[in-house]
Amino acid sequence: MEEQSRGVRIPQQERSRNTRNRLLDAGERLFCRQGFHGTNSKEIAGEAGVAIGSFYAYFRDKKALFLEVLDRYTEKILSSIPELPRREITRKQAEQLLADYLRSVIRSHDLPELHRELFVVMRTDPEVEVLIDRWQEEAVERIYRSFASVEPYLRIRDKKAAAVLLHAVVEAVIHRLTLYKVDIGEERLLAELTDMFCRYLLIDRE
Amino acid sequence: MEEQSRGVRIPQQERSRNTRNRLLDAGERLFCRQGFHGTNSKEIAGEAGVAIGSFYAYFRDKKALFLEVLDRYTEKILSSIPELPRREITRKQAEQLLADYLRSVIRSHDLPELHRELFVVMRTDPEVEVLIDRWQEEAVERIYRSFASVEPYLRIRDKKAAAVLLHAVVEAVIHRLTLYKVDIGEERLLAELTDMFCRYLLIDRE
Amino acid sequence: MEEQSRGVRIPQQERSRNTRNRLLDAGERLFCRQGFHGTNSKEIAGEAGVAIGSFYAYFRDKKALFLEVLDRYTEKILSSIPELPRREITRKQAEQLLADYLRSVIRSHDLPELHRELFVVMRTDPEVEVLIDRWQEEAVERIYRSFASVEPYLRIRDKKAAAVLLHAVVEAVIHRLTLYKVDIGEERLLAELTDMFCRYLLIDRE
Amino acid sequence: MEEQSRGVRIPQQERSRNTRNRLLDAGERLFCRQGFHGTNSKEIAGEAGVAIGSFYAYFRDKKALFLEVLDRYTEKILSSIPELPRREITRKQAEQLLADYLRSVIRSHDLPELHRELFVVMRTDPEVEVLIDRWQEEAVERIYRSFASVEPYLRIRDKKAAAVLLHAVVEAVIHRLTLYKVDIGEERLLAELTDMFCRYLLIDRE
DNA sequence: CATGAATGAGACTTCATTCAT
DNA sequence: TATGAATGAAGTCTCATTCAT
Repeated sequence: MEEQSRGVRIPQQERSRNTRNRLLDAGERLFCRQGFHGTNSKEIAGEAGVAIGSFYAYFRDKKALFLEVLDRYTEKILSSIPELPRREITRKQAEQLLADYLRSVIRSHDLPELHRELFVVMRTDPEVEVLIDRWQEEAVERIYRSFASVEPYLRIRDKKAAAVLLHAVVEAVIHRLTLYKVDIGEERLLAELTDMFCRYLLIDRE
Repeated sequence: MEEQSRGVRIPQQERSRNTRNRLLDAGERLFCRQGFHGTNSKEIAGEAGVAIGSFYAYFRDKKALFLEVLDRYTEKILSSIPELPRREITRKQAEQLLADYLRSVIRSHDLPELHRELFVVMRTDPEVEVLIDRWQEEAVERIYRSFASVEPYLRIRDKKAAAVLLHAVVEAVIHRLTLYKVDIGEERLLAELTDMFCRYLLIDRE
Repeated sequence: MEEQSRGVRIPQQERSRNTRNRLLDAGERLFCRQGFHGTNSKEIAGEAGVAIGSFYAYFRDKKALFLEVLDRYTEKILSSIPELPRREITRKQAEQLLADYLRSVIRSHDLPELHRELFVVMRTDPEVEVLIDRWQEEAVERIYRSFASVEPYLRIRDKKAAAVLLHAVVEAVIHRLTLYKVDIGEERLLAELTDMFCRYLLIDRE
Repeated sequence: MEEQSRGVRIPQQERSRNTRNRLLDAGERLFCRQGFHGTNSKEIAGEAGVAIGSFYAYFRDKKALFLEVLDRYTEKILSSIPELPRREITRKQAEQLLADYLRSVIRSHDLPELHRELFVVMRTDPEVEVLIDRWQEEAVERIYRSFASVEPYLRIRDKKAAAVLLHAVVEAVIHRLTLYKVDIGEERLLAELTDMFCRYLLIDRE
């Protein structure tokens, strides 16, 4: 009964939770299409099919919604990174594992515009920075852990630096594939990427 | 680039050209510090030490100034990419060439915040997109041409895709080194990057 | 005072009457703390421990509640003004009567912030104005009637004007004592006030 | 040349100073008519005949303008309180002096609605409070100093408390005369007030 | 050429009130 | 009766841009 009269609504009914999610979805959609700065709160409310008042009932301001969209997104991306198996494999299999892995990670970034908005455009904002840095660390950590699966064939020494590098490169390729008009097809780029990583990470002979 | 229409002034005198450049410098500085959306035209004028009226005497609008800053920047970056020598070299020298090359390119990106603002934040804008895509092509083209210097030792097949990939990766590493709080030092990351590129691009044995 | 129109609920049950009073109390409390304009209806409902819907079940709008709080308050103030005795008294007693009277009236204004909100802030509103003017007349009338008790010692001619003046002065002193940071203590100010009134109202010698 | 791009405009041209004053006048007028809370910034700009942008060029927000109106007003009121002569006078003259004094002070409050808005309605605001308290002290101090002129005939002991009392009373009478529908004419009330003050302040016999 | 005052569209946000459950 | 989600008018404020001097 006691509601924060000057605060953000804490959903108590099913309807409420729905509206909240519709707003998040609408925000995500519009941030993709028009960017954060090109989208205003009224538009988001409109896209969600609710009145502007409802927007501010659920989110302190546009940035608060943004942060939640960012949070949802990082959650989704992280959960889509496959955990690699630990069982014994051949060198050939290691290569295949790597290829599959890359393909799967890249496929999970289905909203590159969102990626740009969430991870780059708002980087200047301190609150956003915290979230992103936390996510970066987690992502790098996962890559680092993944090395265990191909341990016997690993040629690199500085595994930590390699993890950071790989993460950066994967993101870069994703950007390239999606944000820029690259005349190179996805397959060709992915093939080169896989080749590069194999050569870099794995020893030559079995 | 030089606006002809709507009474935008075409600088004729020395003083005038100075004001124009001061505005460009001011814009660049503020875009770095506060981002494009966080900077208003009055601030730019103020930073340049001129009245707001002068701003609009030299630039049609804020975006026009932005485009020129972008243009200046791409010009500078491109010109900093060294043209590699064509003379005969050993495999060892090829490796060193690559290492030097990477280092030099990365060093030339001295304003990562600017890079982000110029290349990412405004990506949604069609005019900006055209400029960036043109620059991308040029940069990739240069990388492609650079392959000639190490031709004898090249192991890659799809040189076009490789050029795109390399360009993406270099940019990614630059971002990583500068925009994110990476606990890995620059040297370690650069070492890995060089290693990766050598393994990827060059054949093993002499 | 009891609204009949527009489906405003006329409390019939005990529980209902309670909710109504809780809302009035909550409104009074919050008007004191934050002023009328600084308090919103949701806060009032929250402070009363009911949902906003209930607020509008009992009061047509925020002002309706305000008017009732005002009404309750004037009722309380008026009833706290003592009716003076009519029996014969000495000059000395008259003086004492006056002193007691003043003290009692001033003590009854225990919520100066409320006083300000109710009587001053909303003065521009015509409905409020009517209520206040009615109350003013009543208060002045009571003071006028009180003169009867000290009639034999009265030196003033224009008793009507005197009543208005006294009422104004008492209110002013109350404000001073409570709303402003006055370095003079209550006792000193009250002593002077009593002295002033005695000299003004009563003849000198017995 | 260096203008606070994110600040308040500091008038440098004559035109500018004019606009600023027009806004202050407009604010004063509207606060009188409709009260602070009943007036919005657009209205003030409209009344001043300028665009809303100009309003915010000169004043951080509505309250900033309010504070300046308050400041102007207190300045005006204070300067209208006459400094009493120090030369020797008769008891009769002292009485006359007091009467004139009161009349003059009361006449200077030509905008009672403004008085209410400035001094009472916004009392809750800390910044306003500071200004008002400072003014109160100054006003009381002036009254205190004025006692010197009638020193030989003064009967009061606690001159400090008397000054506070007198100030409160004068303000109260002003309010009464102007804000409330009092059926008593100004002259009658003023006559009683003068009588009260004479009896209270001055000794009886010459 | 330079200045800076003025403009006003439009973004952000609050809150009194209604209404479906 | 009670609840609290939803509404949208209206207010606050910013800033890109124009224009008179």
